[in-house]
Amino acid sequence: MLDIRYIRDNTKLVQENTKNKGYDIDIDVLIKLDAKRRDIQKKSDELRERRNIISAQMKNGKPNPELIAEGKSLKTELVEKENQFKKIDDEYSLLLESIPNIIASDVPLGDENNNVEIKKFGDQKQGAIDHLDFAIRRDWVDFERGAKVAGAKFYFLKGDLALLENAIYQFALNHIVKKGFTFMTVPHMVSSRVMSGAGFAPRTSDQSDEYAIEGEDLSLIATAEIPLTGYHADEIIDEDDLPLLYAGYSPCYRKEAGTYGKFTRGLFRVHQFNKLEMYAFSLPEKSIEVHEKLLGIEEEIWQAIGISYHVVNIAAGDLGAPAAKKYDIEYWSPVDNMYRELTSCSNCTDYQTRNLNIRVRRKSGEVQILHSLNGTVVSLARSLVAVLENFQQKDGTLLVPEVLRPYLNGRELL
RNA sequence: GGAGGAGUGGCCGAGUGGUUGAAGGCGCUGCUCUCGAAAAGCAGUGUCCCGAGCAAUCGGGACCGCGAGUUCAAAUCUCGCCUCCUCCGCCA
Repeated sequence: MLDIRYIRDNTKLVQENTKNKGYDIDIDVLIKLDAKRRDIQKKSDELRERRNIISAQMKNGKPNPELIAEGKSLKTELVEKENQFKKIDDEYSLLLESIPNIIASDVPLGDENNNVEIKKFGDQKQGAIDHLDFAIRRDWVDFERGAKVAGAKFYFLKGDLALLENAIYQFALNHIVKKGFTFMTVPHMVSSRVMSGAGFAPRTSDQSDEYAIEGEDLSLIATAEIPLTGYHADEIIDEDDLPLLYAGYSPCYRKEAGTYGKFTRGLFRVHQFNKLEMYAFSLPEKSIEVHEKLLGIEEEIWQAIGISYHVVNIAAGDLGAPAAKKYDIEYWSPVDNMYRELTSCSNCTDYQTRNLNIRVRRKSGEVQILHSLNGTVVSLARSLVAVLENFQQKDGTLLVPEVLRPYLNGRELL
């Protein structure tokens, strides 16, 4: 969430930003709730002050009937104020939490059509067989039995393709560990507090992309970003310990409801896939720098594997609520003759960290909210699509990218 | 899953209804002493909210796992929940 004080001081800007991000929220409603909430809080505090005075007067002496009577009436008034406060506060919190993060100054406005290409790498290959047809021919993937076992958009990877996935993972993991990231495995379910704190819709609301566990305050994670965001909840971290660089590996579970249509074929959009994710906690003034670093690492991976891509600066209307700025790497698809999303990295500034109360103690002693960032190292199902499309051979074999061979017993062809 | 015990500040730990935001210790910071260090001594050392102030800061409120309740008054009593520890059961 945003800082209410910031919203009070920059109401117009926040209203405009909210609109730019595609949200229909009236900030004035929040401002009015805020004023009302503070007014009630002030009155409650005054009642408590009086209560404390009375209580202090009765500490030594014998009980005083008049003071006890006043205390009783104060109690009634206070209960009433507290009920009023609770009601307003619930409404206020809900609204405050729904306001999206402020976009960075260099984020293009508009929807996904306004994403700006900022870099390009590699030659755009032409002509290739659809990854699913190619893989099915080799008996490398089985969606039919996936559906039998779990339903549509579940799958089994088989044989060499499953081994290739593992090779990409191992290569990426080695790379990220060399970069100084601490590798972690993470809980695959999180509480609703962490889920919504990370900026994901909690529980089973219709819009939610997450699977909730019946009868428990738990949801399956859609990315390791979610548990990693919660990792330091309610902690104050020493300035000297920042940045904290983590890499989490996990399956990602997504309902993907309502996303049928383009690019849903095969492994590109599925209910479950494995992903290695970077996560960083940074000093506020360093997060822009860290963001560039995360992007750089993602580029190194795809350059090393040898996949043509471009980097886009995602437009405001296409950003998630927690992101201030997001870069996507889109690989070149010789099947669709266009760029398709492969990885993504976001600077969430202090949006997630304020939700989960993650702070830094500066050398000066000052305590402030720190910044969080996340980025894909490799999203495995999609990585397989990219490799299948770009490294397929005319004879139906698959050339193994050189950097992956050490993880496949040196094999050059699959 | 069952039985028992416990959850207090950065850490250890006192505290069973009112002068406790919280003793004492450790740690940390500053100062004194010293050529310097150690030791010793002195002082300081939580977070959040509201309000005032340019600011240092000041006034009020909240917080002793979380949430309810009893009471004029709750860290302290009652209930529910969560977590941890021990024992039993089960088990990769």
